[in-house]
Amino acid sequence: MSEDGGVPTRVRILDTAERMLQVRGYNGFSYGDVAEELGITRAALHYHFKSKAELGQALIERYAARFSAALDALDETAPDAAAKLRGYADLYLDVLRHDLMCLCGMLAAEYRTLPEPLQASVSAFFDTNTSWLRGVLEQGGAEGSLRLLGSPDDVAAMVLGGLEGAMLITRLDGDVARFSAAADRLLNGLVPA
Amino acid sequence: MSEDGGVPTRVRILDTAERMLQVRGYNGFSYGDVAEELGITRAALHYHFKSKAELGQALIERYAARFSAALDALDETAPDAAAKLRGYADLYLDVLRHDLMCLCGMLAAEYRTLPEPLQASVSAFFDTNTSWLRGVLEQGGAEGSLRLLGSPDDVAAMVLGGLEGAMLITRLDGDVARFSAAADRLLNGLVPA
DNA sequence: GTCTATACAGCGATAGAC
DNA sequence: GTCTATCGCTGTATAGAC
Repeated sequence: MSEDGGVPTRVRILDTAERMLQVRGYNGFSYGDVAEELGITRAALHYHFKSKAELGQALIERYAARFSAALDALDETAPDAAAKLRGYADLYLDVLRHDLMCLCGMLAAEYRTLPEPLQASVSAFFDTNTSWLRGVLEQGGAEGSLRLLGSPDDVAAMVLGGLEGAMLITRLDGDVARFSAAADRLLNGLVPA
Repeated sequence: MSEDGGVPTRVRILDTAERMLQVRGYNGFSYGDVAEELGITRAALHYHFKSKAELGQALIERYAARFSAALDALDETAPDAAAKLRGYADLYLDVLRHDLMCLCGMLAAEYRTLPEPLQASVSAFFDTNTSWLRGVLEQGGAEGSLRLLGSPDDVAAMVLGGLEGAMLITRLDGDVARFSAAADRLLNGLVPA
């Protein structure tokens, strides 16, 4: 009686490793940890991902693709730039509600210890986010739903950094309400009085 | 000819390990790394700090003490709450200029993998910072040098998280000017128009 | 205070049977 | 696709000589 619920082993590995990476970091979990939780051996793991770096690469790519899809959805459904920003902050809130750190935020901390390809993928994730934010901020300035008081680049850096950092600190005591309040305060500074 | 410049080995160990911790994280450096850089053996290291956890504890305590002293200095020299906040952001800027992450911000990412005593010390560091910030924000509200638009607790969380997060992301590409601009934008939102 | 030597567990990874 | 077995290396930590 396999307990995989019809889910391919490759996906079960990704799910388990993803959670471990978001909780403990890249240097804080091992093939042994993942294999044990799945009830398979390390050798079986190496069949699906021949190295830990390759597994890490697949994790970033899946995470980034999901995030991109969420940004696309916001572009289609949010009525204005201010609503897009709220939706963006809610993406972070969802992750935090699962008691997890942003996968790429975690990798950002460990950046200097990562294999080069992973470094490039992490950087690309944040470049994508920054570009999207910059576009939203420019749109908000143009349509009047936002008031920037700074260059779109700088404000985008503030929003992205602010959300990642609030996540990082909130995870120490799990006070999600405080994260939510801090994020609101951050974004309220961008809404016309 | 010892190259210690009169600096006790214990301090040289702390200095080297501190830098490695701020660059690579607690799980990203080893006794072997530190010993090699200092030209001593791992066994000698164990004489000064009998376990890695004890070394980590000493690192947090020294870092927290330094930070506290810097906050005391700000309390004595800054003319008003707004100036204290600028000085606070400059503390982060100084760390970033050395291409380092905040030691406790790094440990916050790895929090779930840390020995319990280290977790407690990291939490205490952020509690101290949050308390100080709350005091400054309340002072600023009272004297009129700041306009909060939110509870001191929530604004303190926003400032602390914003600075830690901006640091985390900035370290990917080393764009210190962007950090500085984002921090300015963050604090400018607290200055009366 | 630092060394050599060693213990022992864990790591990522591979070969080859089934 | 998963297993057993094994490799070589690194990790933290300890004992005892100097």
